[in-house]
Amino acid sequence: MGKLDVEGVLAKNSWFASLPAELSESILHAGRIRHFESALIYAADDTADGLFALLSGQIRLMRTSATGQLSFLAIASPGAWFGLSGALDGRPHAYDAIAIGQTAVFHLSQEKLTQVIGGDIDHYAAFVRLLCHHYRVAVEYVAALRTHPPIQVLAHELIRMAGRHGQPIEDGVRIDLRLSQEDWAAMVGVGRQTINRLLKKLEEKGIASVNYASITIHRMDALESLLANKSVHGI
Amino acid sequence: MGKLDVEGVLAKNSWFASLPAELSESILHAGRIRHFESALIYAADDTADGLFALLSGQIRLMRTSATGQLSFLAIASPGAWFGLSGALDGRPHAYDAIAIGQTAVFHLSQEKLTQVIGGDIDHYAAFVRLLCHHYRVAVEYVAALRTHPPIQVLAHELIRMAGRHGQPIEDGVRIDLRLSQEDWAAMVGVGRQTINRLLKKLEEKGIASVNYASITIHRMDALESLLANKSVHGI
DNA sequence: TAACAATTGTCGTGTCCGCGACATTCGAAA
DNA sequence: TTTCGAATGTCGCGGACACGACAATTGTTA
Repeated sequence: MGKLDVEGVLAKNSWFASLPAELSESILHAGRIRHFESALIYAADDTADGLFALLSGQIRLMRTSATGQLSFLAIASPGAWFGLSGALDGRPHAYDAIAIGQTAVFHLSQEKLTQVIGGDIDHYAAFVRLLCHHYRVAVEYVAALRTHPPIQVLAHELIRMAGRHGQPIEDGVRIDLRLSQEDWAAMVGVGRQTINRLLKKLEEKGIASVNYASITIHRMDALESLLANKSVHGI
Repeated sequence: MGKLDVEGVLAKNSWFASLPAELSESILHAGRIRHFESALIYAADDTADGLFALLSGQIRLMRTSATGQLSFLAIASPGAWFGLSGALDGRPHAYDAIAIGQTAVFHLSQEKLTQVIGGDIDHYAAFVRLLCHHYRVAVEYVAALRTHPPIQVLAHELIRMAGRHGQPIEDGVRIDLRLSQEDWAAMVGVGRQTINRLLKKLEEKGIASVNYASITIHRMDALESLLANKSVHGI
């Protein structure tokens, strides 16, 4: 395993990249790298100890409902921060964080976070800006899930995924996470077979092609026009 | 219209009630009361100017999608704060806030908010705690919407509503906002006729009774057991 | 009180989704 | 390479929902 370019990975996150150098450097020095392999990083009920950023690998952010149903909130991609709300108010996390396969995360413990902020309200505000961003994303999701049919939610997820960890190749953008169709189903909130059918539809239209846990999007514009489509249901 | 007991209304909010007296009083002095009548208080795209709390009346927090579809995020009840994320990071709001009928709101402008915080990181942290709470609620919604069938989402909303502005009466808790079934439909994310049918089901089971824009819940426990029901679909 | 507008109740049709079942294909490990 | 478990492709059935339509009811306003 090659050495991790921590700073390089974190800089892919626009929030981190926008921090004043002084702050981002003190964060870099205060945090430490931890490795997980297919393990629970924290549970939704745990009291938070600091916040995390994903360096490499994959992390599922999900909730387990009382009835045992799982619901994905997001798949974290390298550079993404998580565990923020708990770190800022000292209450339990809002979701579980589960490492898939071998992952490396950057961990800023509660103690170090306090040190980094150092009583400086501007430093603190920087973290609050990130929380505000997460909040807006969550609100956006609520609205989208309530009003959009599954195909549009799927299109939305594909666009997000392509933007975050898609590799541009000759005939489109490739999303090669190790996500099974069951995973996609949990993300969109439908059954597995439905995802299968929706992906087939996208293939038939030449918008995307699916190849075992990797999806290549050929026509991003078509996906976006799917979102803007006035027809509430259908296709 | 009787004089508003601003402090009394705000104290109904557990966050506000938990503030140190010094802070809550300075908030009370810094904010001013504004009245709206069936008007837009702010749009999702507006840059925020401070934050708000509802004193009396009703406010819909909603998003308008690109295709013109409306999606409720919540119905604010007296004592509830909104517009927080914009106030904390100076970016556009996450949603529209629309007054329904005659409403009175408590407005803490950006300038006054800054004064109230006064560079004190503990004061600032108090507002962040509220944002964290809102974030958790939003995350909860995302998870619920993805995995729960409409009847459970409806039950969830009814429970929330009953807790926030239900009036206990002899045979249950009465929710008497001026919400049409179309409104409930937007909240749950289904069509109007479906809400009608679901409410009928609840009536048949003696769990609730519906009477033109007012809903009385007779058996709150039955609603809650609906949420815990393992059967993913059905009744 | 009368007239009107808005809300609610109830059809019916078509479509989509959940879910069980099973064959097929892929990928990892021996 | 062989073998086996996991993931995927595909049916079919039943149920739930969207949507249009229209009657019945309630609130509101003149």
